[in-house]
Amino acid sequence: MDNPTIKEIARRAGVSKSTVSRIISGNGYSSPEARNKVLGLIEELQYKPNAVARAMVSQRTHNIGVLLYRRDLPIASHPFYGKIVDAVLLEAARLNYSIFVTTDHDMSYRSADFMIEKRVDGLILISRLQQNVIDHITNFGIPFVMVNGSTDVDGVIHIVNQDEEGGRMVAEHLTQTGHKRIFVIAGPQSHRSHHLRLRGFLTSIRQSGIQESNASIQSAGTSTFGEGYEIMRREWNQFREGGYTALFATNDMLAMGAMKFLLEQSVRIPEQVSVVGFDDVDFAAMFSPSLTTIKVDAGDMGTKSVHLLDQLIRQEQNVEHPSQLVPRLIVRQSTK
Amino acid sequence: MDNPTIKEIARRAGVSKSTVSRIISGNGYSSPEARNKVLGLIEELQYKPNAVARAMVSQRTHNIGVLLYRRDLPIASHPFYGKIVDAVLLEAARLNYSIFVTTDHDMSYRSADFMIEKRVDGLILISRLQQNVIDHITNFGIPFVMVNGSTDVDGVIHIVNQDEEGGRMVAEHLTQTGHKRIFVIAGPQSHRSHHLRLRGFLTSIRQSGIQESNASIQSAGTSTFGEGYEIMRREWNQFREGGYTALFATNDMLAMGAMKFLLEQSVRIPEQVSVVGFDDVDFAAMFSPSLTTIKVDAGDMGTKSVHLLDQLIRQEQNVEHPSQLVPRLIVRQSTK
DNA sequence: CTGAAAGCGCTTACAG
DNA sequence: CTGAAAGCGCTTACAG
Repeated sequence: MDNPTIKEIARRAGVSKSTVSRIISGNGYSSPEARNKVLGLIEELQYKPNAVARAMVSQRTHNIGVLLYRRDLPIASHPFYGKIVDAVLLEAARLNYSIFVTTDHDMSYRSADFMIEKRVDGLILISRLQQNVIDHITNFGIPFVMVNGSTDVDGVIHIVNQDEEGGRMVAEHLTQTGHKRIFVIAGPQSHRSHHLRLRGFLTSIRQSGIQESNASIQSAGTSTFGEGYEIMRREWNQFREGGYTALFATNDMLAMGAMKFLLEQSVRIPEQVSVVGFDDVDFAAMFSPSLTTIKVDAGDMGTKSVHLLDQLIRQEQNVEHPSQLVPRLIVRQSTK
Repeated sequence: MDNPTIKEIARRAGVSKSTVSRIISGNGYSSPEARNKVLGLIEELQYKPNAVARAMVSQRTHNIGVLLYRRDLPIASHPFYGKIVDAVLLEAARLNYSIFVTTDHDMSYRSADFMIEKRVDGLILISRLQQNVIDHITNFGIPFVMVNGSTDVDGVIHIVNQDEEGGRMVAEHLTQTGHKRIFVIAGPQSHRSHHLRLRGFLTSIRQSGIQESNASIQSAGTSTFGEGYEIMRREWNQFREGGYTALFATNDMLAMGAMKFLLEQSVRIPEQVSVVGFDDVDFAAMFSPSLTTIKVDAGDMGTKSVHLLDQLIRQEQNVEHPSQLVPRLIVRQSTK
């Protein structure tokens, strides 16, 4: 019933625990006879080494904690962050780490402390989180990388997208296709990415010689589908009477929410209104009409974060901060 | 830099490790003076108990492994399974467990063994998996529950939805709204849920006196959006010429894929064709038109699985197998 | 090539 | 109320 231990194997093989340990790890010498007997026993008794005991002596758990700060569900299944998590899971398995996924809506120390107590080898922090949590973690000297968040602290390994550049690409796409009056739904400006996307967009619009007054900017309190829908519903009269021919939302979910309301008003997309989002969540390609957007490579973010964290854990020298990920315009059915 | 240990606390407080341990755990007696000094030191030195060492002696890690068998991405971010994972994460935190999320496309022993070596207290197995993996896990006497999979093994705690009943509800909804010729996209029949949904649907259709020949059944090789789209594209002529007024797919993603193709052919939904899916993934309510579907309470599945597993882990007597979850018809814009 | 010993950081009887 | 000792399951020098 209970898993056999190294001690049981040793007893049955008539050797010492040390010998069994050496044979299992492949470190140090062992005679062929001892090896055969031990290996046979391991097979027969289905011996599984106890990773807890190993962690105890090696001071390494080979576990990584993923901390995802979100106020509400979905979390792991979030259309954007979920893709990061998936990539983290895959890359971690490849590098022989196990992943603790933890969520927290308090942005408190609680879950960070929990991971510290579990003695994870390192931490991946996803989404925005407060400075004091970063300080707290730094304080314990545990390696971590930050993904798609924002921080001013020097030396923090920090994987982000070139959001400002992406905003510029949206503006160019829309102005080049002849749009002059553009309606904008801007996600929470306290978020680094929403802020930069809007800024890049506006800068570029201005450079194209379009008056600021030709862009109506609506502030979204959250960055959800429901919020996009609501804003469009609320601003429907202004939108219709303003002669807007294009809509840009700083993420896909806001864009699709707004789009759904427009479709319900029988607005034809893209014939009457062009719509552009940001992120390229899976859903963007599925929506009808499919959504033109800026692709942020969430998978790459996840993969890189594990890779970098692994280097930090192994204390490699000169781990290079990755340059920011390059966004890409994906033109689909929602613009023309 | 390094985390202080109980030994360090003891040394500074001038007491023994035993005393410190007692004070921390609250088990056993301790003098107020000792308590004050120790607690002060813990605060001052930011002592965090080492969960690895604790697990070593208590033989309990307070970790749970979630095994998700999926051939392809998305995994954690899967529209349906992701919701289960989210609920698991939440409920686990509430019961003070940490969650290892693991994925595997091999359906091999590999990841199961990995979790066994990590000495998780229990396992949550999501989606279909092979009998031999179940046997393997059972063999180690580690508690587990299965979610939305299928097994014939007695005594396996097994959380599923009343899929056959759901299939019936779809048939009733469509026949009651006057549909006679129904096009069906049936997901992989090796999957318990797809199989039962189709069976329930067909049984009910027959009872309504509709000839089997009035239902065209297309087998889908996978259960994805892309597959739904492709099938509809391939069968477009048959669909159009067959005079079908309704479409039922055994899950939402297939339904929405098919729906997207129909919309691209300017088919008006629901005026010309009614569409029904199954699952109620978040996306179903967002699609335009929003999708009528059968709600499978993924959140409830996740919550229940943790709750049950916790009872197994704590070796509670007469843990009751939950009855199957009750599905619910949600009528949206895609049917009339 | 092998075994005895010490130790990783805790907890838990046990004796005082 | 407190401390010494043993032990959880391993690994790692060290001596032989």
